[in-house]
Amino acid sequence: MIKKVLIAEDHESASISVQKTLEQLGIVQSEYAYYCDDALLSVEKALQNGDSYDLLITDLSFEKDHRPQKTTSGSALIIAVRKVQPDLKVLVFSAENRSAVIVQLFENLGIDGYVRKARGDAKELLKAINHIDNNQRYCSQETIQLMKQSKSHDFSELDIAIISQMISGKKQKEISSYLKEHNIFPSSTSSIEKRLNYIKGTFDFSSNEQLIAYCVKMGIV
Amino acid sequence: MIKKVLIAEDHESASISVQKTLEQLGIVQSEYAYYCDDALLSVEKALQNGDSYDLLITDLSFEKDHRPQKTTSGSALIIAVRKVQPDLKVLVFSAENRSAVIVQLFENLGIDGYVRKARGDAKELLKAINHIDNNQRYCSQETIQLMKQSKSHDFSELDIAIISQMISGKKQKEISSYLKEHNIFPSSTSSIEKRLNYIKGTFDFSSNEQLIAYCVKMGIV
DNA sequence: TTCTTATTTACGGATTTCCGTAAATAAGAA
DNA sequence: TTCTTATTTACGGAAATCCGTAAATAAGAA
Repeated sequence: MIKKVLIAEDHESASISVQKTLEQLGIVQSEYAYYCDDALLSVEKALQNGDSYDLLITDLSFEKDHRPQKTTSGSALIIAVRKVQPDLKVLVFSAENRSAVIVQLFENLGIDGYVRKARGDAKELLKAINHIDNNQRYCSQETIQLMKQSKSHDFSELDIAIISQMISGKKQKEISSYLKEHNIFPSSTSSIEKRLNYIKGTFDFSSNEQLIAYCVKMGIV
Repeated sequence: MIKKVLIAEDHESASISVQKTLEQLGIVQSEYAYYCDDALLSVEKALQNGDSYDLLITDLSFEKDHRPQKTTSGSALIIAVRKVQPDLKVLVFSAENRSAVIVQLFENLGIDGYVRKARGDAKELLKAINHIDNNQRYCSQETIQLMKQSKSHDFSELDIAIISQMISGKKQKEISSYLKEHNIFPSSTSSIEKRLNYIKGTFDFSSNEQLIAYCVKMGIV
């Protein structure tokens, strides 16, 4: 039974809405944090006091401001809280709509639910919290749809390295050196070409520019 | 005196927060719309009934869904409502943080206030509405700061066309033909090169890949 | 070990882009 | 008009990428 909830969200307005939703569900013990570090601290404190949270509702992107932070993103926060309280349920509430990012949240971070900030998001929050309360994962139909069309080419560490280097303006020779330095193989310019060609082939892309645009749009890099 | 307010916002959660803020200000006559077309209709109807709105609070981006819409963005909505009720005050509430866009809202659309969805946005909404109630424009210190450092390169129709074509995998020759077909000048491959070099120069980019990544990330294309 | 197979690297020519310069064209002023 | 200036286009060599093939290396099986 979810009784105590922590909201990690930098947008005050979004936080207010989530609080109101919790009120509707009769959840009175809700705390909120505008910074990831504060959220992590709250989780740790509550745990020490034997009064731990049952659910963390968090955004993904937190904006930097004058206050320097150790934890600067929702993903990092989730990883951090999992270390101190592995059984804490996590519901992500974010505007993110890139399937690669959402898939990664479920698969790598093992979140319990995802609600996208969009039309009807408040109603969806209600549903999601109820699902999680019943120990079910929640993911809207729309989001499932989104994740399916995730033309799944697995971008390997190598692929990501190559593409990232291209995005920072490096040419093939420089990328080859970079790969050698970082012990990523294969690393020859020839292999880089091969790899790029292969990826472009699977997507039916004809230029690097096309590939880069896709990767950025999809949040792969 | 602001008594009647219309909220145009597709995110239910954001809309709820704005409504709550209005309640705090003692504004009880508030309506909300999840679609621009609905918002425009409300303004028209209220005007016909001699019970017009005093303030429109609107988001900028509205997501497309199954319901086809004529007006699909906050900017378009503002232009449309200004035609039917020019004296309606407009407060934009959006996550947009590109200075060029915000400047344009004040200069071209003559909005009365801008509040960015960020930390403390609810408190800012209060301030903004009070300012507007006193016939003052509102723009937060942070936003003014943002608009000043408007070092952003203005991407022209030509730039966007070139970059879009590159993203769809075209090479310079093909882009040149495309530009000629669509009567965009200059259109020679030489000019395309020049333009790309110029843009890359202003950003200190060394490859097209870098430029493409930037444009996609920034939502320029 | 040796043989087989798969992966990685090297190489060379075709294509494309890059970059500087020069020619052609357009625009504006006298 | 003519002269001046700015913009656009054309061109050519250098650099980088693309693409196919062949050589070298690594991995696995007998």
